[in-house]
Amino acid sequence: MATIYDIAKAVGVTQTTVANALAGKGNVSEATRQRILKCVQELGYRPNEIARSLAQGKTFTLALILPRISTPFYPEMAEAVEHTAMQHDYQLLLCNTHDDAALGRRYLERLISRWVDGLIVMGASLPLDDIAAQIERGLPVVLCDWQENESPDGIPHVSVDFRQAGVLAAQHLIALGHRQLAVIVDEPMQILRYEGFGAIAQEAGIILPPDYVRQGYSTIESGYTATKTLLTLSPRPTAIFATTDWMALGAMQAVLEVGLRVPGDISIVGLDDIMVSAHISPALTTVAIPKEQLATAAMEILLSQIAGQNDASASVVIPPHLIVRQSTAPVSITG
Amino acid sequence: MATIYDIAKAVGVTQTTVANALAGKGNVSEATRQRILKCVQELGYRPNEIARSLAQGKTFTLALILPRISTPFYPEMAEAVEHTAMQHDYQLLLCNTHDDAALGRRYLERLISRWVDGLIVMGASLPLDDIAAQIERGLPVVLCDWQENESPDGIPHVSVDFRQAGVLAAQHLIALGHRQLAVIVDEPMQILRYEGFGAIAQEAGIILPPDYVRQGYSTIESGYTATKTLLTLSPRPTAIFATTDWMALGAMQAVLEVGLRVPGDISIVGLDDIMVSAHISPALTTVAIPKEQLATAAMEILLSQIAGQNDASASVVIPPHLIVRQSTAPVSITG
DNA sequence: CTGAAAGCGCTAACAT
DNA sequence: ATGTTAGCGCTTTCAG
Repeated sequence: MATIYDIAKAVGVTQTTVANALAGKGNVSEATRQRILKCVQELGYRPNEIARSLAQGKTFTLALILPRISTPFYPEMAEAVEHTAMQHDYQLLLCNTHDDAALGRRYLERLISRWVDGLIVMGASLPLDDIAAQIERGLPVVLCDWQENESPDGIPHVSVDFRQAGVLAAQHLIALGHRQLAVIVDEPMQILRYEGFGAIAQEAGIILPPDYVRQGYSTIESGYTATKTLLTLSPRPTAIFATTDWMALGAMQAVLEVGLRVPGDISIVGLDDIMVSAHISPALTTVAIPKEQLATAAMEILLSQIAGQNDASASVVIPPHLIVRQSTAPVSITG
Repeated sequence: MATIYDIAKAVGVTQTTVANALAGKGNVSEATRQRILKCVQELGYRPNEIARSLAQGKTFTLALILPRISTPFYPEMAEAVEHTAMQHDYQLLLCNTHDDAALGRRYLERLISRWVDGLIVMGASLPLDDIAAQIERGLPVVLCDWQENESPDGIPHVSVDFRQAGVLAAQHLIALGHRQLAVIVDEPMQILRYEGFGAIAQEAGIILPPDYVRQGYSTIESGYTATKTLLTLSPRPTAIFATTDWMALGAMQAVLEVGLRVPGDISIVGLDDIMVSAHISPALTTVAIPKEQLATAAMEILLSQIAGQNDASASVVIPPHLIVRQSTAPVSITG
């Protein structure tokens, strides 16, 4: 691999001149610049980013930390983040914590050793304390789509108004006449989604008994299992709000499997708007998270942090919106 | 950030001793080792991987290059690859080419500058020439789940026997009595899947007219669109083989949308076995790709390449297997 | 406009 | 068992 010194020697100048020529700064005569460029071509020279990183203390690498890349929603977010990162000439280190705090911490240590320029932490992939500790040390961090049960005070974050997401889901179902409501929620992480939903239900005079609020684990299987239980309840719920689309798909599977209809017998609302939701039958009504917006907002904040603008906590909250598809309908009269 | 020199000074020894103590090699007395370890704790010292990389010419970073992380199948593969990489203390750089050769090439240049230790290239995310050029330069590369239209002779790769995958799909449908077959395939990349399918059809005396073989683009929308066209054909196909599950989901949407039943009127077979396929209604019959196996095999080959074992082309081909679910059934008598 | 020299934080021979 | 000394390939003052 050719080094800057190699081409300096070949051209008959010093490293400094080559560096200046390539960086486009300093004063280099057009003549020598051309000779240098030509030589760079011929020797196939590529600057060594590692050396550059060491010299500059900057790696142009960002870490994308998320709970589980195989869970839909995250790959869609990852694509959006990667896209904007690329536009800013940053590379992304993929850190999949598998919902394991210990693994997440291990990743974090490595990332620090690697001198990544910043962290994008999604979901609940890392304990807040560990993150705060890194911020303390001066590492730029932005939380993206953060879990709702811990308040990231003082930590820059971009997120969705999850409480409002729950509100939208509830308003929609109640407007359709549903009063036997059920919820599947991955608590405590997604508590706000549930709170928003519950608040509107209460306003409408609807009680959500504990049995009708099931614990989910953000997997499709957990949505399925929770729903199987919900279906044994009497009176049977006429509508189910699952706090992620992925769980909602499991819920739908469970309902259809026992021979009930969606939305004929049971309406289902999800949250996220993952790609597949629009293409299943019946297509899933859901509260959409604007993923591109989240990603670009997160990147902007992170980059300004890196640039040294210490907007202590320049956070952004993006409103979600309801997308009505075929999985919800007015409550049936016979229901 | 504390350096190795800082703790050397603090403890009252030299860098070498500290390095030896931390690396566990060389001879360091237990006493000083303890003092060093203590000091490391206190100062919160973390070795600088960048400096280490520069000194060793090794970055412990691998690049995962894929066409589109948001397309299901890739995140599932990515998780498997990331998992095995982590086990071997490698970090993964996520490179999403968006099916854009120019972008892919740009990524490649950066990766070279970054001195990544190796490349895992999935799907058809990079021109074979560019890859070959890097191998020429000595960069370890392994193709994983490579496209089928170009033969990666001499390049290490792990893949699935895609021809056999097509065979399994055809055999299954034909055994169910289907003779009006249709295919949706992302050619030329996935040509083998189609060839395997076509060969079995031909053996059974079934002709696949050009109209019944539609071009897909690995998106759910393209599966949908292609199917809409297929449904206008006369005679109408009684079975559709989509060469990826993702396209199969689009096909299913199209069939159900016009009021036909799956599998009552039309059977559908996919390929990949992405997670969601087992949970939709009807659950998708598909030819499964063993993703964990692919990932671990790819990593093994890559690591042995990195270790210098130049098994010119130690490639692996893994057999796929059929998973019969609810989207296929015997051809209806009235059909 | 170009050159010399120091330094980023670590590894790795080679000495002592 | 510990110290000395060169690099790795680049950036970055400071001189000429």
